[in-house]
Amino acid sequence: MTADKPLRADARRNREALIARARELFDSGDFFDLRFDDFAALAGVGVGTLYRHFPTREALAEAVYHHEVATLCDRARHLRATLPADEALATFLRGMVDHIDAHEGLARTLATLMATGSGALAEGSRALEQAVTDLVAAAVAGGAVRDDVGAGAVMMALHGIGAAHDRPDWRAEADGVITLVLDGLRRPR
Amino acid sequence: MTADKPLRADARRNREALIARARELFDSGDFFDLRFDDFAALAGVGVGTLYRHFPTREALAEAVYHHEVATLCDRARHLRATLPADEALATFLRGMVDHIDAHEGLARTLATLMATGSGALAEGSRALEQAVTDLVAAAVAGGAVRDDVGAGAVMMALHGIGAAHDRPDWRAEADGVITLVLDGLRRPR
DNA sequence: AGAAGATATGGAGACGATCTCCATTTGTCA
DNA sequence: TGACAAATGGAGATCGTCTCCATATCTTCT
Repeated sequence: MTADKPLRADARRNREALIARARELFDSGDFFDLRFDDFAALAGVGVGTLYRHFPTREALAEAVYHHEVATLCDRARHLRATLPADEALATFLRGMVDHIDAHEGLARTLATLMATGSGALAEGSRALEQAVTDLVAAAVAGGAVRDDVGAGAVMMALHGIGAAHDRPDWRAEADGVITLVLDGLRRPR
Repeated sequence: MTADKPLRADARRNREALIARARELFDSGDFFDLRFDDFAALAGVGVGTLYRHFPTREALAEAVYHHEVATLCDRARHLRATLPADEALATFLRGMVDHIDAHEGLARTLATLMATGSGALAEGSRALEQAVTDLVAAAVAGGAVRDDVGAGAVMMALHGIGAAHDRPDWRAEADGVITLVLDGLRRPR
């Protein structure tokens, strides 16, 4: 998919500086508050260079998002390998709340990006969704979880949690959503 | 809160024309695709007039959002008066999905607005949230619903549904979320 | 090492959208 | 109807985005 052309040494260096800076802004939630020109200066490159590497804000965001998703997917895989299916799912979802809580800025940035409909995040999101889908599928196979509600619904709920990070009582409400989802998923007997 | 100064006749007329146009764009989802200047022309007023009435895009959005929310709140009140508490809640939430489905553009617009963190919608949102809170409280009082998860969690889930309107399998997933929330809310015995 | 060719750079300036300002028009009230 | 206040509109200032290309930097070949 990514037909990497061999990149010149200085080019790679700049590209990486750009991503590193972007990651910081992503985390601090200032990703959208900074003029794109200034961002280039901040990373120590000219505007032209910035635009060549990342034609749009979204393209830049995508690059940062990638790492993030990879981490989360690893966690999902690890849980799936070490816990019973239903516990793995529960632990992962609870952990997501912790994660979002710990990276408020990042969550805000992502939510904005998604709502903007950029679509550039689609690939990264797909990976994350796949991880959740696997988790749910395993739990369904284990018999602890109903099979008439897909993983997509869980993703939506997660999205709602991430998008509402500015609510005064966020943490409690986020935990509440997870509780509802988890209890709702329990196979009705 | 709104200390309405008596508005001159032509001013009121323009203001209303502006809101009417905005509502159309809101519904068609083009609210963000149109240059603000052009929007003024479209509504048949000068840019200056537009800016005087609504200093920002968000201010304009707020005005439109108000009507929308009022409708939904009425529905909630009506359901609460005519159905048992738990059915009222269920019907309202299911109805929200229908409503969002029927007004895709509006949902997209709102989601974008919220994610952007404009905050201008806070007041309108509060009204909607109050309606949901009342619905949940009544259901809790009726004993059909657990009391350890607040209405805020339901709002988050709703938000997730609205924000993800571009998912290919949206309708089914949205219904899934509502199912999870409703089943999750049922008082565990 | 040094020259030729390929690749990448930076930032001036074109462009396009937002918003301000005030001379003019329109409504209101006595 | 005259006088005053309120509202208007659009020309142009302002500011962020993005393009373009003369210059600088890497790489490769001899």
